Amino acid sequence: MTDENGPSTREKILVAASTMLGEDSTTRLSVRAVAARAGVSTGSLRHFFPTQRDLLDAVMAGIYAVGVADDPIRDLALPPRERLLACLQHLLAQVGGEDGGRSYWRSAFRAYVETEPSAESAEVYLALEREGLRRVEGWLDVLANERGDTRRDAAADARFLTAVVDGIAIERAMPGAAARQPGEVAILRAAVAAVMPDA
Amino acid sequence: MTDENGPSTREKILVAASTMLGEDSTTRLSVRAVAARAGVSTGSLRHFFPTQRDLLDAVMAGIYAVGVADDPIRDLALPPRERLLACLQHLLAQVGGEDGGRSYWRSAFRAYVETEPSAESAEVYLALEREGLRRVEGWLDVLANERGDTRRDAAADARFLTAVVDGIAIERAMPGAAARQPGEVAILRAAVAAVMPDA
DNA sequence: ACCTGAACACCGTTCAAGT
DNA sequence: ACCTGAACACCGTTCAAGT
Repeated sequence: MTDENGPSTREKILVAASTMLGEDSTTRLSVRAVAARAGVSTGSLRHFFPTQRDLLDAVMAGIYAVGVADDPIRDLALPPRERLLACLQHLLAQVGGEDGGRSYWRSAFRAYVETEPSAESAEVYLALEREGLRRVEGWLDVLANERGDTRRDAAADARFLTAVVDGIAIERAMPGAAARQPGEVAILRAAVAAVMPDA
Repeated sequence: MTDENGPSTREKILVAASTMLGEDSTTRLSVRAVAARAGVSTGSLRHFFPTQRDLLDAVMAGIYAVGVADDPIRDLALPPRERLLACLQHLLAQVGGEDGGRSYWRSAFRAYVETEPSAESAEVYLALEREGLRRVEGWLDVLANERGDTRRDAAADARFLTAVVDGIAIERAMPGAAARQPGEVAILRAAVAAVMPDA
């Protein structure tokens, strides 16, 4: 419909905010700074995002939407346990990346913990959680099908593995992460072994 | 020396800040609010705590110092696994208490993740981490000594269990915690079983 | 050394006013 | 409906001035 028009004001604001976060994940994204970067007035920003939380929620949703790469579950010529380990490391890399996941947790914390999250904001998190559990269950199913094995509770195992990954991820954001890093693999191996007791 | 004097200005400020946090863990502890509550000027507050982070660090250190209750590792007539489980739940209750640990993580996040922590602030965290690992190792040693058992790597097991507890704790602070709560015990049992494979 | 309070440059939100 | 910019009540920090 409105095809030859440039980006809408709403889009300009979101692009500006995301760009600023990309340039410096430490920025506080103030109304005036974002509005100036987007080339709109503060009032206009407030028209589309009535509160600062609404703006951050929208930015968060955009960030989470990208970057779910494909699984290393099938294409590896590794023993089953090693493949699950690789997948978990892959998952961990997304949530606790280069800067030790500090930028990830900064965003997540602001959106969900600092103040009571809005209903839709909570919905975003829960959707992401379901998606993550579904992926882990998928890995467990693949491995269970390869060996026609005794049926384990894949949902429970997925919750367990997710808790371990979350634990390592939040520890990465805390002081002394570098010193803990060498021990991470051992933790993941223990978790994998707990879920795959045989071979 | 200064025995009959009332609390020092520094102490008045810390008491005021802690009290305010106790009354409402959601408060932002602004300079003016704390200073007014303590009955001192903002300038005076700044004299003892040159930056807001310095104030929060001092308050945090005070909060963490309290409330490490005694272990349920010995006094229970329960099987070993159940006792370790009880201890982990005990640990979890400290870090993810009534409000799902939101107030705990709020404080921890502000102190360690939101901005680069100061050297002494990081030291506080690392000391607390060592203390926690030492406790978990202590539990494992107690249980290992009861049965004269094959020597496991207690340090590695403690790191593993701590990661699981941290994972559950941070998930408690996220949306949908109530729905996840019934599954927590299963996760802890899986972790306990991984560390105590026999009986 | 300890303490005061004004001043500065910010912040999020509200709102009358324009188109 | 969309947009503006001033105004309000905050915020953390700085600093000349007092004792």
